[in-house]
Parts: sequence; structure tokens; C-alpha cells
Amino acid sequence: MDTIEGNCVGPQVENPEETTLLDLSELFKVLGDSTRIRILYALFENPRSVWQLVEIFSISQPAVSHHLKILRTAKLIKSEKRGRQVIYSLADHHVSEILDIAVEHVTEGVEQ
Amino acid sequence: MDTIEGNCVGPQVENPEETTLLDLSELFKVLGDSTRIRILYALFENPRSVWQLVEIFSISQPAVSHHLKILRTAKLIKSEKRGRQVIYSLADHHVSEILDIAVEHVTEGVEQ
DNA sequence: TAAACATATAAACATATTTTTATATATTAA
DNA sequence: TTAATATATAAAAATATGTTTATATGTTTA
Repeated sequence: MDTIEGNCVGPQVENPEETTLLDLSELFKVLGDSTRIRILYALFENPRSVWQLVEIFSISQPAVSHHLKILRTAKLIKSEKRGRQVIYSLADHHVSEILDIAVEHVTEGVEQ
Repeated sequence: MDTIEGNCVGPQVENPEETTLLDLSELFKVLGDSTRIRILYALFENPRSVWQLVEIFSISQPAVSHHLKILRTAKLIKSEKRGRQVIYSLADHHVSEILDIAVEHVTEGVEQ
């Protein structure tokens, strides 16, 4: 099941390859957790240490570390060791772009 | 936990409200499944009936219906009854925009 | 109206994911 | 070097999600 069907000529969107497709759903899976979204918005404001994030949200430190690892594996955030702290920050601009459009979708509703 | 912290002045992204935040992660949760992504790309090409989608993918009809319901609840697709068939198609432009940027992210990798 | 077709819903099962508790690793300060 | 601090990892429990099988609903055609 590499291409979806014979005629792959969408209006503006090209059918991605199988690998891309899996990476894509994987990326959205990563974004599909409210705690991780919260973490991303917190990091929009400032780079923060793990403990700062633990203080902001009401979940355990291992849970925060777990989510940070998932976000880092997805290349959405990056980390930098400073002393015994690890400071996390956003990795690139795609994150905010995706979030912006997604916010539009969920707030505006569907116009058309 | 309505705002994430005191100073909410991100570079370009505003902290969304709690409701928006949950809707947001819900939306991504919907997109975080490879079958549903496949369905969306199939619908980019053409509106299709349930059975057409069943033929394209190798999962059962109830599974397809299940995914279609989830996509419809998220307002990503819409349905139209034509005879005894139900034709599904994309709901709005946000979908393709989000997918485009996401594809950029997973293919380009992180530049910066 | 009965049979066939297209889709939806329900229940059951299998698998994944998130969270906590407990513990390990690494770094700094005493 | 020992104690304290910051983070990561492992194991276990709870919850959520996706898939199938079985069945129901609704529409068309014979």
C-alpha cells in the first residue's frame, strides 16, 4: 500500500510516501496530548528546566520527563545541559505554525 | 490552571484558553493515526464512499466507519448521503495547511 | 414486500499510552 | 567524599484506543 490509488493529483497536496505518512501520524500522535501541548506553550514563553515545568503543571517529575523525551524525539524541542539542570526550549518554527493553524481550526470552526 | 504562568507574552503565539487547549490536543489526537491520515489523503483526491475507502485500505468496513466518524466529529471531513451511499469529503482548508507544514517538518528535518 | 446492498453501532478483544512509585545516574556543594 | 539536588529510567497499574465479529438500521431494486 504505497500510493493510495492510481490518480494521485490532489488540488495542492501531494500524496506522501508510506514512510512520510507514518512519520506524519507519529508527529500528530506526539501533539495529541494536552500536557505536551501545555509544555510547548510554556516553552514558547521561555526555555525552562524540568523542575520549572513540574511546578507549572500538576503531574509528577517522571511524567514531565517522559513527555519531554517524546517531544525531543519528535524534534519539537531541544535540550541543553546547564549545570545539573537541563533546559528545554523549542526546536524550530514549524511547531508554532502548526499550532497556529490548528488553533484557527478549533476556534473559528469550519467556515465554507 | 487557566494560564500557564504570569507573563504570557510569547514571540508570536498567544497562550490559548483551557478549552482551546483541550480541543487542540483532541484535534491532533484525531490526526495521530496513520489510517486516518491515509483517509484524508484519499479524500484530497476525490470524495469517496465508505466502501471505496474500505477497498483502498485493508481494514474492515466498521473500522473505516469508526475512523470516518472520528474525523467528522473533529470537523475535518463532511458527509453527504447519496442514495444508499454516504459520500465523504474534506471539510475545510485547514486540514491541508496543517498537513503541508507537518510534512515539511517530518521530511526536511529541523533546520536552524 | 422481500432480498440485497451500504453504512452504522455494539460488544469484545488486543494493543498502546499515560501516570505513578521506586530507583538509578549525574552534578554540585558542604 | 558525602549529602543534596536535578533529571532520567524501569516497572507496574490504570486508562484509552483501534480492530474485529456480530448485528442493526436504512435505502433501493426486484
